Amino acid sequence: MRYKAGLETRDRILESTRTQIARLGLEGTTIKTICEDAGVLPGSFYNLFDSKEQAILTAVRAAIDAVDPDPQHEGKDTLEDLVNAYVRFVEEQGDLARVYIRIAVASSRSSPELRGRILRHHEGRVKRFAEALLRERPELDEEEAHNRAEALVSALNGVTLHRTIDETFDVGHFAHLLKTVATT
Amino acid sequence: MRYKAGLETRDRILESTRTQIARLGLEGTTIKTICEDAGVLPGSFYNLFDSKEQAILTAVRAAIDAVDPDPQHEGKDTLEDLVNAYVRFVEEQGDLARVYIRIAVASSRSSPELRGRILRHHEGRVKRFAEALLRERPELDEEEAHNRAEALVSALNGVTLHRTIDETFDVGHFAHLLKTVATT
DNA sequence: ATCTTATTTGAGTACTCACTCTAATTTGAG
DNA sequence: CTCAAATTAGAGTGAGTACTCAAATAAGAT
Repeated sequence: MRYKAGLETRDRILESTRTQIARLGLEGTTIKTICEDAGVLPGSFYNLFDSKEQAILTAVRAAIDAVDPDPQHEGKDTLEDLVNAYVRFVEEQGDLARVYIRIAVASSRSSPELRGRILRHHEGRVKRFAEALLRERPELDEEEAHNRAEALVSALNGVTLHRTIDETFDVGHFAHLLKTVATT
Repeated sequence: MRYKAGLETRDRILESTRTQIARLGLEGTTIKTICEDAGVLPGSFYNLFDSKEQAILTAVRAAIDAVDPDPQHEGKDTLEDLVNAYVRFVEEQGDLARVYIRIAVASSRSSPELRGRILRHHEGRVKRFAEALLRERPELDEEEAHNRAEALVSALNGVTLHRTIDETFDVGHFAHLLKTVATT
C-alpha cells in the first residue's frame, strides 16, 4: 500500500464497510457485498486487509472517532449544546448512530477491542456532559454531576436505540425532555 | 407433535434457542448449536419447526411475553413499582433483557413480525407507565404524561443497553435517577 | 526506458450454514 | 397386542462464507 491507487481502493473499501454495517449489521456485512459495492475483487481486498474483522475494526474505529465531539472546544459548550449536537448527529448521521448501537450490542461477542473503544468513548462523552453540567449547576458535587451525566447519556442512547426500531421517533423532542434529569 | 416426547423436545429446543440468542445474538444462533445444546438432531428439529426463523420467532415471542408485567394488576401499581419491576427483570433475567435489546436492534433487518411485536410491547409498557404517572400526578394532561412515560421507558432501555456492554453498570441506581424525568 | 514492487485479477479451497430425506424406532389409542 | 402415526437418527445437499494464490497488469523510482 504505497501507491496512490492502493490508498484510494482502501478508502472505498472502508466506506463500503461502514455503509454495510449500518444497513445490515456486523454479521450481515460480507466480503462479497463489500467488494461489489467498492468495485473491487476479493484478491484486492485481501491485499489491503488481513481479514474481514480487521477491515470492520478499522471502519468502526473511524466511525466512532467521527462521533466524538469536536475536541477543539475547551469547556465552552453548555449541556444544551451537547444535547443538540447529539440529536443532530443521530438525525443527520443515522447510519453512524446505528453502527454505534449495533457495535455496542454485538460487542460482548465480538472483539474486546471494540468493546473497550465503545466504553472509552462513552466515558469521554459522560465526562464532557458532566463538565457542562457543573458549569451550569456549580453547587452540585462532582460525583453527583457525573452520575447525572451518565444517566443522561445512557438515556439518550436509549432514545437512539428506539429510533432504530421506529424511524418516526422524535429524537430531538425526547432528548430535550430527558435533559431535565440532569438539570433538576 | 401429539406425543409427550415431542412436546418435551420442543421445550428443550425453545429454551436452547432463547439462551443462544441472549448469548450470541440472532445471527450467532445456529441450528447446529441449538441442536447440540438441546440434545437433538437436525431431523428432530425440523420435525417440530418449519425453519430456524420460526423457532426463533416462537422463542422470542415467549420471551417478550414473559417480559410483560403481570396483566392481573388493574391500575394499582405506582411508577416506583414499575421501575422496580423493570430493574428486577433486567437484573434477574439478564438473558431475556439481552434478547429484547438484540431483537430490537436487529429487527430492522429481520422480520417485520418481530419488529411489530417489539413496538407493540413497547407501547403497552409506555401506556402502563403513563397511567401510573397520571395517578401520581393527576394535574398532568394525558399527552404530557404519555410523553414523559415514553421518555422514561426509552431511557430505561438505554440503561439496559449500556448494561449489556458494562456488566458492572448499576441499573437500579440509574433507573431511579431517570424516574425523576417523569415525576418532576 | 527499465525494472522492482504494488496492485488487480478471478478461479479455486475449505468450511459452515440452513435444511432434506429415508429408514429405524418409539408412542399410545383401539 | 397391534399398528398407524409421531418421533428420532444421521448422512447428505446446495448455497454461501471467508479467504488464497499464481499470474497479469500498472505504477513510479532510477
